[in-house]
Amino acid sequence: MELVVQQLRKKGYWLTKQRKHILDTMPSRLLSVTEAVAFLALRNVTIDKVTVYRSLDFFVNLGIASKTQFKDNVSKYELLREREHHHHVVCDGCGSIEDVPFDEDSMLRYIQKQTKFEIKSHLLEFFGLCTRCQRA
Amino acid sequence: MELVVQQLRKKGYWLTKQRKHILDTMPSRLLSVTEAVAFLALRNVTIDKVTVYRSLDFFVNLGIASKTQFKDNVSKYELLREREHHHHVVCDGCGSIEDVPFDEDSMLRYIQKQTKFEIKSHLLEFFGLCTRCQRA
DNA sequence: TGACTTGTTGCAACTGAATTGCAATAATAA
DNA sequence: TTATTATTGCAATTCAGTTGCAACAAGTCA
Repeated sequence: MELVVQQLRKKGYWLTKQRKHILDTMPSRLLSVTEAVAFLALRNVTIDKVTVYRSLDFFVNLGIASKTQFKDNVSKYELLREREHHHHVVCDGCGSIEDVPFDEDSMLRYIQKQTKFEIKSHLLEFFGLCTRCQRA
Repeated sequence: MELVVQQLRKKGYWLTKQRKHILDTMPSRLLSVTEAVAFLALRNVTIDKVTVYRSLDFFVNLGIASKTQFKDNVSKYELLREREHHHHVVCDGCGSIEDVPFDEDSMLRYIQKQTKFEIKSHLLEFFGLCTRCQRA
């Protein structure tokens, strides 16, 4: 938290009550903005959805949150905290989501060499059936 | 085309004028539905956007088109024709999109083993700067 | 402490992608 | 040609995400 505050101040930004609440209250898992607003509301933290959008995008820019697209065209955000970059498997059956650590360095090097693009980011998500839904 | 018709008939579906127009007219590159409607309109093919949505989703189910999400939460469709499964690099600067052939078998095997999920599909797109935008 | 600057919030209104209901239409089989 | 039914197109709707702007509040400096 201290580090985050330092990062903010250095760039002339503020650690507002709302941003602090989001950092303190949001869980370390993927949440759409709508879900995040509801999650916070259940814990008596009322923050306008616009502010949640702006705060999370702000955190993404600081590098302390990630934003990912899924098949339903809804962005999901995730506070990274001490966790490292990772991807997800989404169950088409029940919607459950699990983390997948995946070493993508060699893949990125390959793509960079193939395309001559300077790769800045990527989208990598998997969809299928979890063990339970495979049996069902 | 013949094969497509056979596939359709076998399942009780029809090759309508609209579906035929889309197959005949749409280019082999990623297009949002809005773009597709405009593209067709320029070629004097007027098809309602709802029908374009339904037709393209229909083609995806038949396996002759693909549907991909990008950072703007807009789905883009692509007729596969004789081309094989592939991914894309999107330039954050100018928006240009290039294909990237990438052998993902080993990656999928790894993910499948790690997660015990039965992987059905995946989302893999790259973002960065194309050679021209790197200089700009 | 109090005034000042300016980044931030919240509300309302808006945009635009995607979906739904339904009556009219058209592709196919008999 | 007729009957069947998949499909189309329109209007209305839903919902994620954005924008404009006045009010507010975090931080700064005297």
